Amino acid sequence: MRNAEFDRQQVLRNAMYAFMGKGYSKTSMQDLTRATGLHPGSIYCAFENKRGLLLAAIDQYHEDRTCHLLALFAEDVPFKQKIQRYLDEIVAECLSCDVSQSCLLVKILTEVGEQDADVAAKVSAYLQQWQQALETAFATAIADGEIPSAPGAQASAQFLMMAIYGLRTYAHTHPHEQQLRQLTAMLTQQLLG
Amino acid sequence: MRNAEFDRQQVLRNAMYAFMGKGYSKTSMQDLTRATGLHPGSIYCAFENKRGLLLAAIDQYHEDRTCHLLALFAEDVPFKQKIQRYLDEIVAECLSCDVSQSCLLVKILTEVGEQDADVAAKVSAYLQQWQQALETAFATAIADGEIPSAPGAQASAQFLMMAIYGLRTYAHTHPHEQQLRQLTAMLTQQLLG
DNA sequence: GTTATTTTTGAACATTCATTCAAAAAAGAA
DNA sequence: TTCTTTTTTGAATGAATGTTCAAAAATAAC
Repeated sequence: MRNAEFDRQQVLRNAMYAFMGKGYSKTSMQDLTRATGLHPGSIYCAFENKRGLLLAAIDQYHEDRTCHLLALFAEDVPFKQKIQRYLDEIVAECLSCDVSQSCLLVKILTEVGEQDADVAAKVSAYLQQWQQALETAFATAIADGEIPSAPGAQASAQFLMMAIYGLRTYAHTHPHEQQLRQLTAMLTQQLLG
Repeated sequence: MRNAEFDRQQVLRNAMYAFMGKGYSKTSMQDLTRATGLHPGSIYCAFENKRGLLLAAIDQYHEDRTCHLLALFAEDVPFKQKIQRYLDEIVAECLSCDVSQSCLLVKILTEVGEQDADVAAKVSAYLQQWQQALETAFATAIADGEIPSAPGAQASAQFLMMAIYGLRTYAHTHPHEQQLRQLTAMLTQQLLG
């Protein structure tokens, strides 16, 4: 027997940054060997192929972001502040100059979603999971009287997801903090009363 | 002298459908020769290279969609109905099974925007042009008293563009008419009072 | 009708790609 | 240590890619 030398999480995080930067097709195996420090044979030994590395990177991305989201909403601050902070973080990401500008799940979904049903299903399920977490948060906020009952937890979570997708795309053409803040302000006004 | 045999608009529309379906990278020259009916040499003679064909297809797409948008907003119906119809069309596109599900400009912007500054600039300018048209329409609607003055023409146009981006992405994970209609209903309620 | 210019054709090109493979290295099991 | 199994290495492979090119065809101008 022999164990792998590399740190799997580290490798997956490097791979996901590579995929976020160039997308799946344009990220070559050469890019991936450079980003991960692994030779082609090691990648194929550990992840089967390039697509397998993508799938594993998606899993890691989802795990990392889910932890972050749950931690944020577990904090002991008013619900409105949680949403506000969440949107602030997204705006900051959109404005950052590194590759984290875009969400890996959405990037992959729009790029290869139509051609690879398995990838699309996995990514869709993960996004739906986040939407469900937001819906639960909205529901408890409504039950606690922190926000008005209209338009409801489900509708609010749906709309928030849609708006986040839109915000990230909008930032591609208008990477200006002022405009993005104006958009999130309109959004919070609608969802938080 | 000799004129080209093919119908340039027809070729560009076929090319843009090909690009919309698979994106830029995954659309091979073989796909393009099949879609356009042109041999490689003809494509290079007329458009210089694959990227040139993309740029020409983007121009054609923008021209087609701009004509459609202006015609819709030139109709003699209340402003609210124009917005409603516009969103209805987008929802219908999102639900259609052919490749027109996605907007070519947004698809290309998110795929190659970070790597090709010229393409990004062209696409961004075209999207901004559409946003400007919407803003003008909102402004006259406010001036005519058709909608309340808040939140203002510029903010409304920005938010609408963002929401359309988001709606198209959201449709990738939830291609269900009911949910999309719920989202557009929340949107029109906010923007049209 | 002849010439000049351009497009069309489709095979050929060089390059890049994801993938494979056999040998070498490493580590757990005996 | 010795054996066995797995990972690592990095060159090799074949397929697919975007692009080029020279000959052929076609049109416009004269």
